[in-house]
Amino acid sequence: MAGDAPLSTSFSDWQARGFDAAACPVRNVLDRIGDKWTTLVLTALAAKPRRFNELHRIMPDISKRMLTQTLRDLERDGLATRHVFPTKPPSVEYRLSPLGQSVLAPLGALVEWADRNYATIREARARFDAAAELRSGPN
Amino acid sequence: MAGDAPLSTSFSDWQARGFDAAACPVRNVLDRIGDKWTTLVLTALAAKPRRFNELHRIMPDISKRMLTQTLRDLERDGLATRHVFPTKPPSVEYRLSPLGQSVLAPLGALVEWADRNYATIREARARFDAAAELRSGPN
DNA sequence: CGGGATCCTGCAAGATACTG
DNA sequence: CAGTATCTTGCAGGATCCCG
Repeated sequence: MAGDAPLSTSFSDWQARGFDAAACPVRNVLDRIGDKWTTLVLTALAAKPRRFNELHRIMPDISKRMLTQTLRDLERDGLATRHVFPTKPPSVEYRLSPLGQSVLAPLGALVEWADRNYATIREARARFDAAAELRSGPN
Repeated sequence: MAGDAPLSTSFSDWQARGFDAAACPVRNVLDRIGDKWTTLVLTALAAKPRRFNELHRIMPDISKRMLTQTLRDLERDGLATRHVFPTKPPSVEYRLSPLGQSVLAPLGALVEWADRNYATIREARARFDAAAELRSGPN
């Protein structure tokens, strides 16, 4: 598999240069991806631009506060843009920037991996938990 | 760009079937990737198997507690395996399972994206913050 | 060496209420 | 409609000590 070569080599590169986790680009960006909602919002915006409440309706289990914050972060990072239409009442549309669109491919690959291997992972978890229960509380 | 088609279509698929965030495979898996340390540990194990304190030495800013927990989670999900050698004192080696190795490619793609676009993102942030400061506190 | 057990703290994030 | 403001809490995660 060719995919892992870049990862391991880049790791030894970072190591060699003295690794600073706080300034690490990868951490910095992956922290966002790992955000509870970022990936979901990105995905929702992938299809087409959407308005605030439209997003909220699509993802009912995110609070307005968190949706606002997630969108702000995306805007701040230049992944999404915000367009206000001064209608009555006001409507605000969010859309992916070119940069935002460019992350869809790698992100999509990861999502696809997650989808394909979820069953396997669930089985692994079940086995692990069963084994752990035997060890600690075989009542 | 062909990469975003899968993402947006899979999103509408989820939508159509009634979307449950708690059971969402993607969330479930990406939560792990988003963990503070998971990606880093995965990357460290990509090159070769490593022992506990070896990992700790490589990543000094992770506490033993968190390293243990991260490794346990990886083991639980079937991404890594744990091998105990009953020497004196004991030594424990962690290595990626085939499943763990299979995530390196998509994860690597994302890491590469992060690396390539980090400068752009930093600039976007700086611009956004400067603009925000003008709006709120132009003293 | 490779952890487990415990204590403690800050901040992420939900709930609720208000506004232009 | 599209947010902000404030309060409150859970729990991730660091520090510390102990153990086989």
